[in-house]
Parts: sequence; structure tokens; C-alpha cells
Amino acid sequence: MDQPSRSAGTVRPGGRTARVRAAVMEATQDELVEHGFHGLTMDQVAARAGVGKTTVYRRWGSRAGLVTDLMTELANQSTPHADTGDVEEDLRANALSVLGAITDGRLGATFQAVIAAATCDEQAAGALRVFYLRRIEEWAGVVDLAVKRGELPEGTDGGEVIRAISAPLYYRLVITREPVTRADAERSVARTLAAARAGAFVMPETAP
Amino acid sequence: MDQPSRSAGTVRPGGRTARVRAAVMEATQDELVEHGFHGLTMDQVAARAGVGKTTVYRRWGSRAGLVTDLMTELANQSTPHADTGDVEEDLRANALSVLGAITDGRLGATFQAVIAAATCDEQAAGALRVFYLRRIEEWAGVVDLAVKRGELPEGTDGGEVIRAISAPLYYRLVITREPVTRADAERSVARTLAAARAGAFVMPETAP
DNA sequence: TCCTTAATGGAATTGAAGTTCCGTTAAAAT
DNA sequence: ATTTTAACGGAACTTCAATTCCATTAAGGA
Repeated sequence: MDQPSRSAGTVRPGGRTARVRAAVMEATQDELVEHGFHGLTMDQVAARAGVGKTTVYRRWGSRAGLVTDLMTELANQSTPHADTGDVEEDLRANALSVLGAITDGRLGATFQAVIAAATCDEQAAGALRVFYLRRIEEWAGVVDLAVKRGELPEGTDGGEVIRAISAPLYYRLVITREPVTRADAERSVARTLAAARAGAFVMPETAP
Repeated sequence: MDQPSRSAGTVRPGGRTARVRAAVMEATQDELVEHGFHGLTMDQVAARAGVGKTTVYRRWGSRAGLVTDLMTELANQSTPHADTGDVEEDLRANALSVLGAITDGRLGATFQAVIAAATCDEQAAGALRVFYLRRIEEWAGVVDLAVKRGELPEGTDGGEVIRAISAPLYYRLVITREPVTRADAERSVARTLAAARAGAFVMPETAP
């Protein structure tokens, strides 16, 4: 068979190839919004994009390949962290951004699809991990700044704080499947901040 | 076709029917451990259980039906919450129990499978929600006791505390897909407790 | 013990997802 | 403008999960 394949679309990326890619990505998102990841079929995507299904298989290989590509695209659009001069405000901005990514119609459907895809595909799981670890690293900066300003204890682990902010939201989304609201986001910020101020995010020294 | 079906196996639940059920549940778990939810097929389960696949389809309807049944069985085996007289100990017991459910070979594979199933099936999602909401309600008791003992502020929301304990563990498991360790469980307890002591889990009064 | 029928299981059928074949189209180089 | 060949796309083919059919087995009541 043709490879699942990073070879197609790289040598002549102009004109037609680019149009095909755009149409397929667009169609994939539309299908995700309407049917979710489990209802996504290569056939439907191809038809909707007005493209031969051979092409979709050749360039993306599988449903997971499609959502992985979509995720990679989102990763490149990610914005730098907030910097309002106040940790609480910055963390709130982060929480609301996560809330949006989860609940927002088109974007939310895409994220939820990638999460679903990650439960059954290594490639999608990898893309998801890379996306979030980058994002965590980026936003950890607001904690470092807060420490420098003396708002939080010396040694507070920024990455862990950022994880703690979004964890309850994803818990509701994936595990208990309760609605995720703005109030949940606000509460998460308040609780994480309380713990951080109490020094619960100060990591023990590991270096000699 | 036959219904997906709650009618079969209910009128004559003795002898053969019970044996078939036990064999199928056993085989389902084995298959989940080896191939995960996405690699679970009705065919394989039937073969492994030494049972006609018609029977599996008739009684469980789909892969999601199988894992849902498994989940329901686990729900009935759930144990009462700890009561050591010390919130920290009790919450640690909860965190370690969650950790075990996630990482333990056979049990962990089953839970992860149900979580995966829930991303693409309403029935499985419902079973998952019921399971966790029950569990949360059960363990919320340790917080109520702690409040009575004066260890935590009056009005602390037990359900929210319990959710906060496990949220970071599931976040690592499902979203960033990092290994989940005992240290993560301990940290989660420490942080949640710090926030709780600071009153961050006291819910605003809603009654007049 | 015998009878009724619930429940099972082997085998054939269906159908949709995935794959391959090969001719056609159009980038990009000359 | 011409040539080369990357990339596309229609259609036939393959594969395997899901479904249906019907004969067989054995619970549970008389």
C-alpha cells in the first residue's frame, strides 16, 4: 500500500495539494462537530471535502491521523501566556482559556475528539501530550513571574500549578461528564491559588 | 434482530446462563488487558469465553455493552470510605485507592477501557458517571466527619474535595498521558488539604 | 420424570471500512 | 511552450465486524 504517509504532499505543496489539505481539514472539523470522533469516517470526510478517498487514506492514513494533524495545527496557533501583573488574573485567564477550548462549539468538539482519539491511538496520544506539555510550559511562566513579585513562595512549581488549574475541568469533562462551567473555572483558580500560597506547590530540592 | 438485550438471561438466570455470563466477563477483562478497548472485538471475546458470538451480541449488544456491564459489577464491589479519625489519612486512603484503580494491571486496564468507551458511547458514559458520583458521595463522608471534628472549616464541600483529590491523577492519565505515581497521589492530597484548610472549598450559602 | 420454551451456538449473509489498481490532472522544472 | 512526474480520483476488490437464520441444548415448572 501507499505509506500512511508523510511522503505525499511534501514535494509539490503548492496549489492543488494545499487546497486539498485545507478542504480535508475543514471537512474533518465539520464532521467532528456533527458526529464526534467515533462517528468520523474517512469516506464521509473525503465526500464532504470533495476529494477522492484514496487521497485521504494516502495522506492521513486513518481517522487518528486526521485529528492528529488538526491538533498539530492548533498547537501552532497557541498564544503566549497572559501577563497582567497579578497571579490571580493570569491564572484566571488560563482557566478561562481552557474552559473555552473545552466548551466552545467548534474548538470544543475538536479537542474532545482528540482526547477520544488519544484513548485508542498512540499517534494521537503523542500529539495531545506534546500540545499540553508545551502549553503547560508556556503558562508556567506566569507563576515564575508571581514568585519574582513575591506573590507566591520561592520554589513554587509553575508546571504543577498550571496542571492543577485545568485538572478539575478535564475531570468533569472526561470522567464524571458533568457540565463544565465558568464557575468551575473560577473555583479551580481560587483553590489552586490557596494551595500555592500555603506553599503546597513548593517542590523539595533535588539538586546536591 | 434480537434486542441489544435485557430480555435474555433474566428469565432463566441459573446454571448455563450464569456460567456464560461469568465466562464472558472474564474473557472481556482478559481481552481488555491485552488489547485495550479499541482492540476489543465481540468475536474474540466469544471465542475466548468458549461461547457462541450470537450469544454475546444478543446479551450485550456491543463492546460498550460489555464494558458497561463490567463497570456495573465493579460498582457493586465498591467498599465504604476509610475512617481513621484523621482527614489527611482518610484522603490519602482515597487517593491511593484511585491510584490503584488506575495503575493496577487488571483493574487499571478495565477502568481505562471504560473511560475510552465513555468517549464514544452514551451507555458507557452513563455507567461511568453513576460509578464516580456514587463513589464521590461515599467518600465525601470523610470530609463531613473532619468538619465535625473541627479539622476543616464549617461548610466545606465534601464532594468537591474528593473530586479535587483524584482530578490531577486522571489529568495525567488521560490528557498529558504521563505516568501516574504514588508521589502524585501524595501531592494531590497535600495540595487539596491545604486549599481546604484555607477555606477554598467552602461553598457560598444558597438557601434563604 | 417429562414437557415447554428460554437460551445458546454454528453457519451463512450482509454491509461498511479499508485497500489496491491504474488512468487522469496539474505542479514545477526546463 | 513543453516535459516530467507528483499527486489526485474513480472504481473494483478485500476484509472483517455485525446481523440473521434456524437447529440444538438444557432450565425450571408440572
